[in-house]
Amino acid sequence: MSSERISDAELTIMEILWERAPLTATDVAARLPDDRDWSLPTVKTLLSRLLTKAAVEHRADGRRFLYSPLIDREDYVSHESKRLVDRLFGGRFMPLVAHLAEQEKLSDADIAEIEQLLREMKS
Amino acid sequence: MSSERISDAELTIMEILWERAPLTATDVAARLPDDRDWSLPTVKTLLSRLLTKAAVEHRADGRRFLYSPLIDREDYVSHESKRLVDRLFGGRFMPLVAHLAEQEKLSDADIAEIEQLLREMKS
DNA sequence: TCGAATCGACTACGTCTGTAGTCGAAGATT
DNA sequence: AATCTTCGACTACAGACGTAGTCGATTCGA
Repeated sequence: MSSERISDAELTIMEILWERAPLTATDVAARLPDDRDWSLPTVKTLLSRLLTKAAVEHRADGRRFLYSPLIDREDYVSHESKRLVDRLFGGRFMPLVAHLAEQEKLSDADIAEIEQLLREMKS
Repeated sequence: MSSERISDAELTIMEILWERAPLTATDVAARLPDDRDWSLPTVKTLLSRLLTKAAVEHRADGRRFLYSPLIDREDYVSHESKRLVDRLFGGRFMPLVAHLAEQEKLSDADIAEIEQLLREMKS
């Protein structure tokens, strides 16, 4: 349920842990994407903030910690998607699709895929 | 182009100005949604921050200012949608739509509406 | 065994955000 | 003219965020 917001920088850490866990702080630092070249202290700060937010947990392994995500990526993605839809589209799904349609961000293949999805949902 | 981020509280102000502009600070305060019952100073602070972010402009009207949005709601919505999609869906829109479709309980009417929209897009 | 590397804890600090107060100037009221 | 009201400008301040440094303890390598 932990509804503390996860910041951009913290999300970078979560993505690493979602891809592979458990990891030590040093491991996490080693897996940072190229455009996020943070110092080890920075990574540790972010991990400890995620700990207090109950987004990750750690388990002692000798004298260091192994970190694992506590929240599910799916849940987080749902939450953030819903937040966007609420903030910008009055909570309705349709206007988002309409918006994407107007922006022509959907290829014909995308459209076909959505149609397929909708067909499945109807039954 | 002004790519300064607009915060949640600032967005509340923008929504009011998008609905109707130009407005004075007092007018804006009067139109706050019920769940955002801010003092007038708060509204003025937010307006002045939006000014420095070049998200709104003001024009003197006697001794007060009339505020108007400088950025388009459509542009903002696109920008934020893209941001979410980049952050969470690897830049692809389709997974977002699919995800929301799965989460939402779409009524048959909703589905029909979307299908209609998609049909129009294809041609 | 003794120094070097490493670990987590704690501290730091500038910026942004949410929220609001104070104040001097200008206009309105009596 | 004296006072009340209203306006924008400036100031405040706590919490979140991005980013990093210091330090005492531990362990590893020589």
